[in-house]
Amino acid sequence: MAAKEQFYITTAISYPNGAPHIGHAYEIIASDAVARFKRIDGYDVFFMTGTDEHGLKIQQTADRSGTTPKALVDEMAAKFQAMADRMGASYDRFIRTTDKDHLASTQELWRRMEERGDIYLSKYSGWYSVRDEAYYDESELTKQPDGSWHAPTGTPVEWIEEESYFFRLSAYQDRLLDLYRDNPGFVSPETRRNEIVSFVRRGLQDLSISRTTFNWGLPVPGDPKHVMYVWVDALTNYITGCGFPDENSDRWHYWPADVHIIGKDIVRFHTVYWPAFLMSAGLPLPKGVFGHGFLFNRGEKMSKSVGNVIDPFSLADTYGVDQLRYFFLREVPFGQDGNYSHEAIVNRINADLANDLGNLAQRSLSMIAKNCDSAVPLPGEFSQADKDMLWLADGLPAKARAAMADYALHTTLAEIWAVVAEANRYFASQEPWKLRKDDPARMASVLYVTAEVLRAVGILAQPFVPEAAARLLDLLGVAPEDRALAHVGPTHRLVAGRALPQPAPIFPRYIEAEA
RNA sequence: GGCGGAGUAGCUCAGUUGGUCAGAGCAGAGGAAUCAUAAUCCUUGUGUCGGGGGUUCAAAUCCCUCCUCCGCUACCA
Repeated sequence: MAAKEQFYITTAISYPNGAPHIGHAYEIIASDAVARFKRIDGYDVFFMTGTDEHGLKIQQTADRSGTTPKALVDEMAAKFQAMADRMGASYDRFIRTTDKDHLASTQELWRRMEERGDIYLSKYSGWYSVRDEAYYDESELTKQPDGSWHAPTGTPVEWIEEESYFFRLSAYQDRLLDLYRDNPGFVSPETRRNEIVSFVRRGLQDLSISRTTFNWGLPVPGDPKHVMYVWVDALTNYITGCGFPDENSDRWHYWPADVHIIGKDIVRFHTVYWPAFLMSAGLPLPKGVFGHGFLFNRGEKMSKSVGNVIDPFSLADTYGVDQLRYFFLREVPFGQDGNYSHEAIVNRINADLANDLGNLAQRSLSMIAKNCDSAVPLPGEFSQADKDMLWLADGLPAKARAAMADYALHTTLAEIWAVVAEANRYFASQEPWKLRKDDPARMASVLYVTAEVLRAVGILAQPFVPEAAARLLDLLGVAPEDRALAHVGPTHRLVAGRALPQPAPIFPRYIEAEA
């Protein structure tokens, strides 16, 4: 048997300078859905998420809190991991840039870029605020009455020059443009690709990649008074996870990644810096980078001052994890910005999950339980309506694969639920409750076909609503090893006569609490 | 300013290479049914397809122009 095709997917690693918010939850939920989809499509999947723990801001936050950076990130990373777990994320590794193996990996990447001649020592200059320990762009500054300049934070700035290592990013302009031209799928969605191409066409400056003004970071090989700055450290996590630089690692074969799922705000770093670093180090490039959009609370960006910050844990508690996952993935076209509101979430939960799918399962399975001896009914000759219905369900894997190839998660769900809607129409038009008296054999066929549709829907829904889909497949008596996309269709039909468990609701309606 | 994207029913949006393309879902209205989680099914839209001009036998779909909104325009991530 041939080795399984492999699929490596990552989220961005989160900067744990504050509690995980809905954006983090959204990214990991979407990535998890892709990872789970690939698994049930037979791929050997490696799915990684984690935290990016170095840098000035962490150090500052730790200082302010009277703790150490390490203690701070230990606490915060645990929260991010707990959030990933709460969202049902099936990650294979939760990586932290403070993990031991990440130091070796990052330093080796640095050495290789250095060997290539792409790293040189020079001076980084700019307007610096000693109090903020940060540089500001001239456009951000405001002139004071006394003629001095202040940062946006109100602190005074001075022009200083700092020794820094630079990466010769300017040398990679043409190779990057070739990359975008030859691999149109490297950056998606399309609109992000346009932006990046136009950005790189304008020309690239070399990149400052080390700092001496703080020390919470990974030391530069051979010059430990420098720490590696930001992106060299952070981006390298993707190869650290594959065992780099140990090419004999049992995970090295996963590299290059199939896709990095990231927010649209960091597309540039992943599609300009990262491929340039990898080219410099002589390593294969990831096959794709997908920049998703942001979620807004009733059209407003979430912010502490507006007071609309919503904690993902409490959302999961309120609505249920599957419900939350379904809402995010169905309501928002993946790649675009989207809105959420209590009303919209409740509407989706009740209309799509409870009414359309949950109730269809309940009404058909309870008829089977009452009238078919709690066993898979024995179908007779399929009518044209039966065949049409089954044909639609059997076609779902192909449609889903096509949509998922472009990470069109919302389209995939729309396809699945279109079959659910058709199944409700089929069920209503066949009127099995009447057949129960007039033609029990025909009723058995209708219930069988409906159960078969539910089996297909249950299998397809697993990546999106894993717990509820599992419950549905349990109710249909589908064995855990029979839940792959390949099992949808005529070759693995439900076996008539097999005993089924007592039906139970899979998606309760959301009832508003009394005010 | 430059580059790019978008403006289609109350809401969210589909509409490949121009010719049943004027649509879907939700919301609203009316009706049917009663197996089911008061769920389901059926019927129901006089929309200037942002404005104007042009090309064509034919344009939401191509060209020009104008209006509005949005994204990007480098070292906080």
